[in-house]
Amino acid sequence: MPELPEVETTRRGILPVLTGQVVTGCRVRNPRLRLPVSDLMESRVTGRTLLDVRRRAKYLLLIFDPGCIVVHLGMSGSLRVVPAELPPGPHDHVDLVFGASALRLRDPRRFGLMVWHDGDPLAHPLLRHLGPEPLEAGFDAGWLYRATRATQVPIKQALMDARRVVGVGNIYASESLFRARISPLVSARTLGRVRCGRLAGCVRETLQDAILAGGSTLRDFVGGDGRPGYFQQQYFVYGRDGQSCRVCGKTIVKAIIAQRATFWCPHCQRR
DNA sequence: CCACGCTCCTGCGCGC
DNA sequence: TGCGCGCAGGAGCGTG
Repeated sequence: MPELPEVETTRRGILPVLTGQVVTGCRVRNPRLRLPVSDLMESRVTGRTLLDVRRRAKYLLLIFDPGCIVVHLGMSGSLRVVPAELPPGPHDHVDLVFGASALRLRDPRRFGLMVWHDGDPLAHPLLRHLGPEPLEAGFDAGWLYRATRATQVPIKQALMDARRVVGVGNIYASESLFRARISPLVSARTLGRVRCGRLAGCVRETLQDAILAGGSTLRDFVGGDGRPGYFQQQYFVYGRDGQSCRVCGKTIVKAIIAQRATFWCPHCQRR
């Protein structure tokens, strides 16, 4: 599942290749995504010039003149630039055609979406109520401290709530808490400003490192430039229950928090 | 407002 | 070796 680093890597793959190109057509083979791809997509987008590729949370925003396409890759989606005539695979649901190239949306599980939106993408109902970006200045000790005063939930769950900060998925929630040496079980509101600041910094570092690594390895993720998989990122805790902590050697444990698999080192991470 | 559980879907890995 | 079950995951949405 693409987490934020994979989405950002996709953005960086697509941006230099397709910006300034004109859409010559749109092929929708299967509109049945999380939100249906509109019948009107082709007529809206054809003839328009792609001006920019932006990202908000895990949404990719294809900016036109005016209007935009909002894309979410869900858990199994990928966007690749391919030759327009390359035969589609079974889960290649949409092609946005730019002359001899196509931006191809593949999504086996169809949890993703691709919708046309007139006007400002940030005004779209899916984006309007999102919290701060983890890699931008608004996400800091003060914000995280204030955003966690009125909740009862464990910090791991709070980190994954897009009203507090966007783009922290299940893998990087566990990884960020390990770096911050905070137990995922801690009630969010018991964290003081100092630990909030440390955690905000560790979220930023964790995501930034993953972006630098080109996104963590996904079984079915391929970057926007079509180059296949990335090297396996070394996780500190995610998926490592029963194995020894890379820092202290003690055993990594797993528990389900808010229906999500959660991994941590009980020795390194304190309550 | 808040918290929780459900839901969409497919591929994979494990146990028998 | 084959089958089928359960899990994984993002995030919106309905309910209490």
